[in-house]
Amino acid sequence: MATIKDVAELAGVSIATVSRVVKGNGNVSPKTAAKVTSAIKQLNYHPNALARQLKHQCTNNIIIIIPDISNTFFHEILHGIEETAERNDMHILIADMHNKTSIEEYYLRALMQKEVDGIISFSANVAQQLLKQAANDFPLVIACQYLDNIDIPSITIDNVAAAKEICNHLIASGKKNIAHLTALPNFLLYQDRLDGYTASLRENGLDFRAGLIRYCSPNIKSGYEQTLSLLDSGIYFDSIFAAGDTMAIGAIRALKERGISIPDECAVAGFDDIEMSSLIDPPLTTIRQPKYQIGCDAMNMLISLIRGSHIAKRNIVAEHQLVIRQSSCSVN
Amino acid sequence: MATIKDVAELAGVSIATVSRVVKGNGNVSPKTAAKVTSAIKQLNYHPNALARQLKHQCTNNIIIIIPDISNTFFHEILHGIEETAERNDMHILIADMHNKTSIEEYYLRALMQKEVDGIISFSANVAQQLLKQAANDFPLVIACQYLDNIDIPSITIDNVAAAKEICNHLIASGKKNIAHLTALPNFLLYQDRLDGYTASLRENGLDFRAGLIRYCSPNIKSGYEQTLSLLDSGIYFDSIFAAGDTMAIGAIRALKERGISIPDECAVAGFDDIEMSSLIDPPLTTIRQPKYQIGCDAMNMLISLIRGSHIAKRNIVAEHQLVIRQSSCSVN
DNA sequence: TTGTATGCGTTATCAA
DNA sequence: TTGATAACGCATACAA
Repeated sequence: MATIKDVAELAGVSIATVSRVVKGNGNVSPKTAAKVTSAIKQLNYHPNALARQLKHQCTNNIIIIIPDISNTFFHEILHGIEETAERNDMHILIADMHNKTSIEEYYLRALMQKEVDGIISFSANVAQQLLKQAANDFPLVIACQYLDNIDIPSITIDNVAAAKEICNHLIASGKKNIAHLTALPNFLLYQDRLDGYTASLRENGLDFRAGLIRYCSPNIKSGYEQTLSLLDSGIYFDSIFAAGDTMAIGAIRALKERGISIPDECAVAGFDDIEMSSLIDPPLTTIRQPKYQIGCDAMNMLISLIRGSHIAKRNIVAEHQLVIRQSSCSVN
Repeated sequence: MATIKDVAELAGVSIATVSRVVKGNGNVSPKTAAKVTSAIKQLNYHPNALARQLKHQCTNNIIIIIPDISNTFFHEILHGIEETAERNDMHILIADMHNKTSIEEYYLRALMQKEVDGIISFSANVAQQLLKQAANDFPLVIACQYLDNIDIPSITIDNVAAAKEICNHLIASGKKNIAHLTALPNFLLYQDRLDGYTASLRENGLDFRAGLIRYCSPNIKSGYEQTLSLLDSGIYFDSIFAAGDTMAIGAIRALKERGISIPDECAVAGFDDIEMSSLIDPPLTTIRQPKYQIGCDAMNMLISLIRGSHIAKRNIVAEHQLVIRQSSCSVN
């Protein structure tokens, strides 16, 4: 690999001059510029990005940590992030955890080692100590996820309120036995949705029954399996609130397979409003998150942190919306 | 930000010693090691990755360029890549082009500037000159995509043969008027699938009719729209071969909406076997690519390139498989 | 307009 | 076991 020194030698100039030509804006006479350019071509020279970044103390790269890239929930958010990044000359790289926390930890460390300028994480499943430490000294935004009692810049919807709202809707439709599919309780967001569920039951004078709660992995397959297991358990339920659309879609599949009519015998509600939810049969009632906007806001927040500008709100709460479709209402 | 120098100063040792304790394996007396460790804690020191990488001339990071991350076709491939990378202590970062070639170009440049150790690209939609130049001097693998007359390490299935096979299947099922949904012809892979389609017609003594070819973007929406437009055109067809499952799923939606029975009035076949294809109604006949294996092979190839080891085959052709489901056969 | 020289934060070689 | 010092490849302040 040719370096700036080789180019300088071949062109018969100093490395400073080469540097100026490469940058473009420098004051260089056309004649020497030509010599240098020719040498660059001849040697097939490419400036070393690491050296340049070390000098500049910034990379213009930012990393997005995604729990699972195959969850379509993140795709629209990514678009918001990408477009905002592009407007600010930052480059987005996605780190797919496929649900391994070791990966989150690795990139948090990369951030602290200045390998990238900032991180937006959609996970928060790593030692809180590490997260706090990273957020304290480096540009880090937690999105659609958060932690209690730690002041880290974040953006999320109000999961408790949203879950309560969708359960209230099921109850208003005449359902009194709502099963709940949720995921790993170490994510606070699932805890919140569970809290919204219990709050709704309580406010409507219904009893909480532990037998109606099932823990899944947040994907179609697991939602399907847990619903079957619920059906086999013999516990009666007339509706399912899944804490994620993927789980809800799995539930619908299981119900259809068993010949249970939706929503009459069993209504289904999800959470997130992923693309597939409006396409399946029956279309899924769910909570819509303003995904694109969340992406934009998260990225703008991160850019402010990187630039050291003042941040108006360190913890943004985005607006959600109840989307009612046929999986919960036959007349719609 | 504290540097190694600050730590050395505070601990009262040289930077060499600090470097040794940070690395861990060095020969350092327990006493000084303790002093250094304490200084590191006190200053909250993190070694600078860029400096280290500049020194080592490698980053252990590799970038995967994906045309569109919301295309589920790539997710299983990514798993293969990720797991192979992990076994080799490499770290995967995904660059989502969302179909903008400028992004592909940017990261190809990053590769040439040694910002990353290697790239696997699922696109090849940038100036061929640039691609050739990058592949010539740097570790680069093109996957599920390729270019004519350029010797770049690659892995792909035989798209012509696969397309021919699936069209033969439609014809064998009694269909004689196959419409074809394809995408941007600047991707050679769509050209290949079109070639397979025409070859199949020819070999079965059927005429090629330009009116039956429709160009889409490779997604559900566009497949849906082009199918509607085809239906409105009045041209008769009894089956659709889409060059991608997403387009095929859009086609199914359009047909169902118009009350056309699948497969009797119109059969549908896709390409890729994405997850959704087995879940929709009716399940989609398609070509399965060995996605996970492609990911593993691509990554192994890249690692060989990075390590400078010999590569047995520079152009791997992976095995495909025809998957027949109800969208093309009512009795199945 | 051009060149010299220093520093960015490491690692590693060589002496001590 | 430790320290001084030379790279790694580039950018830039300053001098010429």
